Amino acid sequence: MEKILDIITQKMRQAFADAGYDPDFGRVSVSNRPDLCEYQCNGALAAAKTYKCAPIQIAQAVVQKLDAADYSLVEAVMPGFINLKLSDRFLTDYLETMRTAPDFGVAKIGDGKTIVVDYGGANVAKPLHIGHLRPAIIGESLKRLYQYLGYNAIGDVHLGDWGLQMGLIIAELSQRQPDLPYFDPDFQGQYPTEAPFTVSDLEEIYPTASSKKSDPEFSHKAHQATLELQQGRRGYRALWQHIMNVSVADLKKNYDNLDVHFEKWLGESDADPYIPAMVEDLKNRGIAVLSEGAWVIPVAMEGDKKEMPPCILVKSDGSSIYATTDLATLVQRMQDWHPDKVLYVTDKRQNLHFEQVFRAARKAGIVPESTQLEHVGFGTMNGSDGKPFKTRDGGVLRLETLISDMTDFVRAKVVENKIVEESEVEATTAKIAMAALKYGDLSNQPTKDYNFDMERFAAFEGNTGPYILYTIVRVKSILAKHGPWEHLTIQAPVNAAAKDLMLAITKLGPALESALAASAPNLVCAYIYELAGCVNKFYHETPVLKEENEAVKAGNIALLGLAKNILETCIHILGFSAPDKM
RNA sequence: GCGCCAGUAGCUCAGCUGGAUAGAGCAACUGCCUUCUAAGCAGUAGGUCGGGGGUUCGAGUCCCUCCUGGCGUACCA
Repeated sequence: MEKILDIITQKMRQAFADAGYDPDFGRVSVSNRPDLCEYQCNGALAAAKTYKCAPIQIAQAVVQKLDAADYSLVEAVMPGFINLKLSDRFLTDYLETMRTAPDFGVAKIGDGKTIVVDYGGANVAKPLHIGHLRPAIIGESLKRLYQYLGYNAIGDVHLGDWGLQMGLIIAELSQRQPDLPYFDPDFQGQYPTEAPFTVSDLEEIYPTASSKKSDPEFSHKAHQATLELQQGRRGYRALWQHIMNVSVADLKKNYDNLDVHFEKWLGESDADPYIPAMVEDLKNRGIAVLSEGAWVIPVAMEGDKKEMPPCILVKSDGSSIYATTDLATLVQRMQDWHPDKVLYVTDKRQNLHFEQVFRAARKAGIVPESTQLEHVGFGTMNGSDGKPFKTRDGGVLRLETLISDMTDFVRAKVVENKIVEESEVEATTAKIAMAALKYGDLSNQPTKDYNFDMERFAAFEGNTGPYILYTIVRVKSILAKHGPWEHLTIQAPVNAAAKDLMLAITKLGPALESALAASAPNLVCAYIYELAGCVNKFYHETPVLKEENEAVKAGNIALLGLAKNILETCIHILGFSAPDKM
């Protein structure tokens, strides 16, 4: 359905035109002075310059042309603002339409479009750590947002399963257990079906290997192993498969715990088959050129303000690099899914990399102009000291640890509160902890660095996930006491708090659309925080169940029901859910 | 060096294409639970919007410049 702002703007434009002014001045915005009005138009101020007369005269002339039936207030005030308040009738009708329409009448702007969301950033053989929190939850919520707005959204975890990290592990294993058949180039038999390591082994092996990168001999060995793996050395492939099996099962479990789910579990290795033909083609067409021993795609363009290094396609040692797999992955995605957009959710430090890859993809014709490429570069999550997050002993904090710390913290409060049965403590705790963690992250602008502060996130006051959940729970409680309510219709607002709540509800569509346009889930958070505030105020000021006038009571119940449904829809987009009690 | 991002209340942050009195939360202080969950609501106090110029009727927002911090700057991802 049409957004309120669009409806009033259309009428305002007409009024400007009827008064003899350019309709483009008739842009209406949500008021920044809620004490004075609900919507405002500042067009008369801008028009004054063009028409060389006092803005108030223009405003007054325009106000004359507006249909007073739509508003409870229409006025021109000095120096030339046009202030509007919606009539109860208009608002009530609008809300009733929202209530009865599928998905609250939010426009499905993505109908018929496909988007690939590349997020997660998990690496095989490495446990998820605190640095994987943001890509997982930002990516998941963006994907859900796109889905809600009608897109066919494909989330792809794009595992790091093909780079130097694999070579490092193979090199480390070959030193630890050189007698394994995987390292015997002459071995012809069947490799064991059991992996020679467990997840926990891998979690120790990789960091050890990684720390030895500065040792030239080891480093060379790792690079060599990477190359041979990519070239198909049989033993290394078999070993690689073991690493994959052990690791992916563990990753899935961990992402499930976060309520993060990928449609596709493809990885860099899946792009590998596309590499030879792609590279050959780019060389033949002269897109890729030889430079300093490597095949590169020059991507510098006229007018670049900064130095733009070429996109490296084949390293001088003959192996591929992340740009290669990213390009090959685009080949695969275009071929298999024909997306209208590909969205990458990674650390913002990879900005330049994606700029290079995007340019190379365009230049090579891998991705047509009709397919958008976007990189959402998010900021770093730092410790409360503002420095990159470390454990007390200087190590990397595992995601599991973070989640269990948060869970313990929340459980204590749930137990103390004694509202839920003992049997429900764990389930309720899990929901609240997830809300605290995800809302705490998502309410920040993705691009900014922020400080992770357990105390603040898990605090149950203020702008937090638990506050949102609590709001929903209070409403659920009323609705449960009332009985069936889904059939009840919206009535005119009974007080100022009710009207504010109604106005907040109408802003759902605009909020979701701007969140999508800016790739900013924090806008969804900001919206529900405002909405929850309105619900709580209304709740506080309006005795709903005690209301004696049945029609009024039904209207209030319907209003609360609608608000609750919208809140639940929004937190689902953010990736968490509300308990029945807390 | 060059480039990108940031600097707003004691702390953590909003502030949408320039518009009326710069907003929240936390922390501090004050009210409101015999009334649908007080994890709530209402209120008080707290700001030379990093500094300095400029454009404009009007600048936290646009332009210039300087300061501070973070990050990036071809064979790691």
